[in-house]
Amino acid sequence: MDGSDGSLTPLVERLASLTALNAEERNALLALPFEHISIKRDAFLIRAGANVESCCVLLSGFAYRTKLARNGLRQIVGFHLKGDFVGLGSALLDATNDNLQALCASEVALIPHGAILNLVDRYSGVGRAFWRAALVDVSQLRQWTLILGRLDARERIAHLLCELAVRQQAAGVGNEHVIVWPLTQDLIGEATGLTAVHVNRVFKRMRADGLVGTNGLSVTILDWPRLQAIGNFNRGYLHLLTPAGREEPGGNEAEGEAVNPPKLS
Amino acid sequence: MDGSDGSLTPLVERLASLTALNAEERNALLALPFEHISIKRDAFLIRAGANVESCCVLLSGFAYRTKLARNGLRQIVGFHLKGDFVGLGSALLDATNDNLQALCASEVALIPHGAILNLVDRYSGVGRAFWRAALVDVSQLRQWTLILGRLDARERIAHLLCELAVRQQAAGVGNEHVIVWPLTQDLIGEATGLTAVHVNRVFKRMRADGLVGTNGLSVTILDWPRLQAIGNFNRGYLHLLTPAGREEPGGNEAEGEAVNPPKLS
DNA sequence: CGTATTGTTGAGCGTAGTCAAAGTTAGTGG
DNA sequence: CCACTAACTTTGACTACGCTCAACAATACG
Repeated sequence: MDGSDGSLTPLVERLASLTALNAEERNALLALPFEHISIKRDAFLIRAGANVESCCVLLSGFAYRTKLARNGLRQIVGFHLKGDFVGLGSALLDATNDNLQALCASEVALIPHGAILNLVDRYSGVGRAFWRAALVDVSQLRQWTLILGRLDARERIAHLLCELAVRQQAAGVGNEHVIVWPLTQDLIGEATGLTAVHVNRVFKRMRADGLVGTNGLSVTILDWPRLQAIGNFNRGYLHLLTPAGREEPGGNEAEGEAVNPPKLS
Repeated sequence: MDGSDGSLTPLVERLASLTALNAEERNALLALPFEHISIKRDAFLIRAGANVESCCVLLSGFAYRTKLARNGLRQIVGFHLKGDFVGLGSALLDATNDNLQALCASEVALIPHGAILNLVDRYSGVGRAFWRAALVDVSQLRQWTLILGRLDARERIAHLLCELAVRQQAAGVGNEHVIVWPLTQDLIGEATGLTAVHVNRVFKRMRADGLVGTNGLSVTILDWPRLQAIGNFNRGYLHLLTPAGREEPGGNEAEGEAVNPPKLS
């Protein structure tokens, strides 16, 4: 599915949506050595504390990253989809401090660190793409810090739905209206810092308000403008490129307007 | 103060604590062109939505990064201290989506993007240091996602104090016991997703428990082991290097032990 | 010395958590 | 094709952590 013929094409397409890559760089990426593996739902790709010696690319499917607190509660710190170079950090950082699990049956390519670092040394464009990918991750995580610290349950869930819809569309899997991620309310709770029970209640109200529709695992966004407004969602923080290769306009920061401007010195 | 003679030495020292840099690379960094400016407390270094054309290095002082929610609440998404290359992302990302403000009177060096990108192209070690810096940011932010999503007020504040103490020591400003950051309870609340009132109550209890001491702006950590345990703190996620240049051991993930292991497939 | 900022405390409230049970759906094997 | 089971969703009753509003005390600063 999704053109996952087993090659690294999804990776190249994803990176190309981050930075312009020339033909030489694309070919070098496609020529990377890798091991192709299939993983089942909930299987671990990376475990915290492990010293892995290769990075993984999601060729198809979905994955999520978690951290555990002492109290046993789990927090999802990120979702990944087709083309994501999910273990890139391990090439430069010794220990991984989070777990990576498949959200559903998925296809993964394992690429040795050595091959990646070698590639970076030879093609500065590739190195820049990886750097940029990390910077985009930073931007996304800062946004989640805001969401978890300052938004209430309804707003957090609205934001999550908006983000997933936009990201899946950008990755070419699905459209802006139906979330194709196979998410349970439990997982949504783990991502938004809420309990599954509360997620359920929020969804109930959202359905009643005509914001979304749910049946089984799929969520349909019925009122984009309102959901976006509730979720404080502005896609700027995702730093997606337009097909033309230019970064989309639209600042961020509470709709471009500095509400409650802190005092200047 | 702190050897801030106006040169970029703090930056080089900080980067050297991220990756090994050879003499040539160090000299090239020190030779970067820059504009030296002094900023007053609360002044903005970067405003969200702005397209800046230079990056800033904190030569002395402290800074913090914020994002605003629609409801007017502000969330601190990061703290910076001496040597931090705070605006690095802007070299590759078009728009900044957060604000950067000085926590107290500070000294800053502004370095044009062009000079930085040029340097990266010429010295792959520098490029790798910047990439690694971004990856460390990612790791820190994932940790904060866990903290904000899953820890309660007391735990969050304990974690913040531990992090600040360790980071200031790593940067050579202060020791592990007295937080030198000029933080108000208001700011601590904005960083931990709490209100200043609640922060105050938590501190009251922490003082009563003999965990910390406060007088005025300074916080003294009286019982490191216990504070660390309460805050779920494990410095692994900061990816600090030992003086020898090796990354510190000690995984993470709720003290190395996978509590509540999710089902395997 | 006076004013602004920061810290402290109290009373009451509300959002989200906990615990528990019943209802649905999907998947599996007889 | 149906029975059975496991996973997920839904609902209710009760609890509690942290917020709000408000006043006052203690510092810091000009």
